[in-house]
Amino acid sequence: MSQQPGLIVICGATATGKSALALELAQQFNTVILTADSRQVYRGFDIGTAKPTIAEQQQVPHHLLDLCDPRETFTLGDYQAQAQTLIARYHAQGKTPLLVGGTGLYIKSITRGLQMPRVPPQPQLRQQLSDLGQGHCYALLAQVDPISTQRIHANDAVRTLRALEVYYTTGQPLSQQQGEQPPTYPILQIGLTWDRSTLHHRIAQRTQQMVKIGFVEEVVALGKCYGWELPLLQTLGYGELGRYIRGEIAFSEAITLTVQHTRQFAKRQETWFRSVDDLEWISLENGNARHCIATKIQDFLGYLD
RNA sequence: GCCGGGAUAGCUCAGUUGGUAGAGCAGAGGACUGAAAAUCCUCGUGUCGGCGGUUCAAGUCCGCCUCCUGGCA
Repeated sequence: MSQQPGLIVICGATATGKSALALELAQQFNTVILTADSRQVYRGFDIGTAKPTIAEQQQVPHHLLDLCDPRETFTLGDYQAQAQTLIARYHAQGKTPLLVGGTGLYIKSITRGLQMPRVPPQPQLRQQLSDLGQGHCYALLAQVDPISTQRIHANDAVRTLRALEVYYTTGQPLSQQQGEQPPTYPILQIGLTWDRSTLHHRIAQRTQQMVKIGFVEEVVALGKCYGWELPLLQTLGYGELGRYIRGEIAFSEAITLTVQHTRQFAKRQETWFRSVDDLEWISLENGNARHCIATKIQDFLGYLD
């Protein structure tokens, strides 16, 4: 199709309609979809993560779905490695893949070529550090990696623990092992958006739809299979429905909470994507948005020739 | 009908011996490098139900009224 392949990113908040649009675009431009979703990588988490169906996956090749057992932890580093491998493979075929999803960090790890120390999470070390208390941990970090301390808020336990974990396993400060090595291929990044009120409506609708096609049954099965202590079962929607299934809250409350938490999540995603440079926003409130996007891609691919 | 308990931020409620109000949640904005659908930060003037009274000063005490809510009948 083009001499120099690139990457087309389709991102935006949850429930904007990224997947459906990407499916059409992939068919129109004869390419493939690489998803960028931190929950769709887990097997068995299908309906609640709005994972593309088998039928949809048969229409267009999808990658980076169902990579991991729910009892294991799939990390940013895992994602980056696999995604980069796939991109290279398709580039070798002359294809420009679609990178589609709502996990901003995962997308950034590709588009900016984030470099990070190769230190996998170590639960026992984290537990030990965590037992010291956040105040103590932050003070420790200030001693060994003051630059990270400037970037991490004193109350942010997750990042404090990570920075300490990296320091104690490598002997080097995390801040000295981070960097960016952006890819040399061209990237077109498109952000999809709706007015806030429309998005809220779509979230409510989609939540109802998920229940209709078996979300509750999916959560029941996962709870039975893995036990309710599984951290992943705290995921948006899964956690709320789990509480309903165990009789802790009413069904209507589980739905209300799920919708509310999904809205909050969507807001965080929008905040993230708003700060991305070179991202072209397309409002789907606009009737010919689809045509507009197709034209942008056309131009981008033409530019690649 | 009688005896209690309430009425304070969009919601749930705190308000110490009277000195013109504050938390959580919701909402808005922001941050974000191997847990990211996670984690964290910032932002709170509201006839303190109404009308009178006591007082230098009342959400806080007194009286009446309105509306909820328990119990007894």
